[in-house]
Amino acid sequence: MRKRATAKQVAEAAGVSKWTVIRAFTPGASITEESKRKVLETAAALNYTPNLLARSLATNTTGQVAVFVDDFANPQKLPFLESLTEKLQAAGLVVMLININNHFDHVNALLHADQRQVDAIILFGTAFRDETLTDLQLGNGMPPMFVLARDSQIEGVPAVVCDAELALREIVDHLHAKGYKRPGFMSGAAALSTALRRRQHFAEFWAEKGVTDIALLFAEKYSAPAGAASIRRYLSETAAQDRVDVLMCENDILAIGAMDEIRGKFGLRVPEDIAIVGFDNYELGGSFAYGLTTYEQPRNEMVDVVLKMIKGKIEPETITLPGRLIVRRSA
Amino acid sequence: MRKRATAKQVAEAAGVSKWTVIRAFTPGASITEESKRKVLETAAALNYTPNLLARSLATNTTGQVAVFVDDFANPQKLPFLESLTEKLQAAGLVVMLININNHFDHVNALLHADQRQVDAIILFGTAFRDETLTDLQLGNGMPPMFVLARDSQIEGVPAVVCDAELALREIVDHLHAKGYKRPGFMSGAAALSTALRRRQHFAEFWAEKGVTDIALLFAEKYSAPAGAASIRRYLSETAAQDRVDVLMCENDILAIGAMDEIRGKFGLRVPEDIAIVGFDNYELGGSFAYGLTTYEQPRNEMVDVVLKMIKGKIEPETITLPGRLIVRRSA
DNA sequence: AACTCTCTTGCTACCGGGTGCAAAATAGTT
DNA sequence: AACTATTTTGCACCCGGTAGCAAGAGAGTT
Repeated sequence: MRKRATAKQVAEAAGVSKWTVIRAFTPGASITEESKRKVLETAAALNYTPNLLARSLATNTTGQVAVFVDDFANPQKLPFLESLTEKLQAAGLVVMLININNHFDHVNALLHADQRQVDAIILFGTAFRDETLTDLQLGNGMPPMFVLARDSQIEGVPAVVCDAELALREIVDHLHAKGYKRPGFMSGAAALSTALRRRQHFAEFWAEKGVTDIALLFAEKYSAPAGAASIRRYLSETAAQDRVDVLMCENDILAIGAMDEIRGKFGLRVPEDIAIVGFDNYELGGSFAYGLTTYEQPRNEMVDVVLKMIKGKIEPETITLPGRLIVRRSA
Repeated sequence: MRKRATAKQVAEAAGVSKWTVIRAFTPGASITEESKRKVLETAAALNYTPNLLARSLATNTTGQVAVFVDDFANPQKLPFLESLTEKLQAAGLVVMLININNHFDHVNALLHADQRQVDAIILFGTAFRDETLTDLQLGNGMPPMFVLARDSQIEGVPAVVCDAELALREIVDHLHAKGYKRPGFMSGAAALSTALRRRQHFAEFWAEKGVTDIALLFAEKYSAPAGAASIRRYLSETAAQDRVDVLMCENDILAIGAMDEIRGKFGLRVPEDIAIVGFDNYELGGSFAYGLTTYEQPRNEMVDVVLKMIKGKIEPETITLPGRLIVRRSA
């Protein structure tokens, strides 16, 4: 194994005690300019730098935040991860990225993060089952947890989410104003509360406009092929005059898959034959090829809020933040 | 701060010494079935689980691997991160994701990772400057480093990359066989060695076919708008009869940006007017809207190799692995 | 010069485990 | 029963820091 210089070695070389060395590296500690300079010089010569592991053990805070992700297929994760790493790092925290896809047992992942003494756990997944958490006797020594970008029904586990009610209201208002009359909704994994909520609000606001008949489509997972398969099923089973004139997809990936299928395989036009709306404002949806109307989650603001909760600057409680409707050609 | 049970507490409760408790949690340690059972029972009752931080401090290995990423705009990163987290976790390692975009000083990030005693550092970025590393007196206590998915010229820092020579040979062979005669190449950030290499091989293999005149386009960064801007400049400056008939873009993002611009703004056809080739096989490039011919890096194999090097199962040395040409409609 | 008061410095104890050795307990042998 | 070999267990010390207190060193006052 590698060997680094320790405070003790620097102390001997500089002719002081190891505590003086440590004080030289502790901002605001009581130490003379003279000895501080001396210590820092010998430290630089010996290539010494404090061992954060030892510090963590002594202070009982690691500065590490575990971020759980289970769905790497959604490109939306990447800008979120960028924002998370950037903001957490700026606050002196570091991200431990934990993959909890099916190969990995969720409970074990949680216990593992706990064993590593992380300061907080961010559940940034869409398919994390609530029961997994309730099984774990939360509060009993587990680090504080936060759910990012999805709902949480769990007592003591606050969520930071985009305001689904506002989002769907804006979307439905827009579609209604555009004159669409036969809406449909494509879900990705209906069991999830976040997914359900979007669909419910969609139905609710259309009902306010007097439209109660909403076609429901289901994709097996959040992927373009799944979206394509779902719309393929729908189009082949539904006569042209009975089809929706606008389809809202639960996220952009589904929307893109659906759009490809509609135009490529069925030769229909978007938005003339079927208009499409997505969710998430995934970067490529804005390209010329798609021009997807979508809704953008307030990523940076959401991460800011989670960070403040972790840092204890605001009370941990579920918070919804307003996003932004992005109108393009597809609807 | 939270309180967890410690080995000492479990020892008292079970009526043994703390070392016996530790042995119960150490596979292969010398301990009777009887006392092991007794310890594990009381441990379960007290909700005890070993503190990995303390263990790391004592054993001088953390099981943490820092992964440096600087460009979150490239969706290609996500499947790589998935593969990395999955395979490293399966090997008992955990990923510390470190964002080294411009807000963050690279040297500091390295020192920080070092201070956290990570077992290895994976540079999974495209714009990491070699000088940053050479400045750091490598080997002098720094954790072993590996460069993933780009070249490394640094002594002692091996790279695991997709075989660029083979890739470009396959691509050029394919394009030549298809009858293209006036090739062009769009670079993203020409200063990088990986980027240069792709361009050089592209030129080299065309030269073997007797084509020495390669149009060179430059995009300011690896993004769709940058690719679009680059091709826009080229098309508006170049008369129709002088234009390339096939354009190879350094990665799929540039290719998609270029394709959008060619079709959307200039009304030209792909591949009839200009054929397009990308690199990386970014998922959406395969959609109906793009049908991008591209080249796929052997992600899983690359990660496997890095993992083996980290684990010391194979000698750390630069390794190139063959990828796979993916032919679609765009070329 | 004696005496405070304040700033530095060193020390003990501790964070929660791991290592290697010696003592204790058990098993095996004659 | 005495003795040896082997397994278990306990112990001192270590990993590299931090916390808080007490002793030491200066500076200021009378």
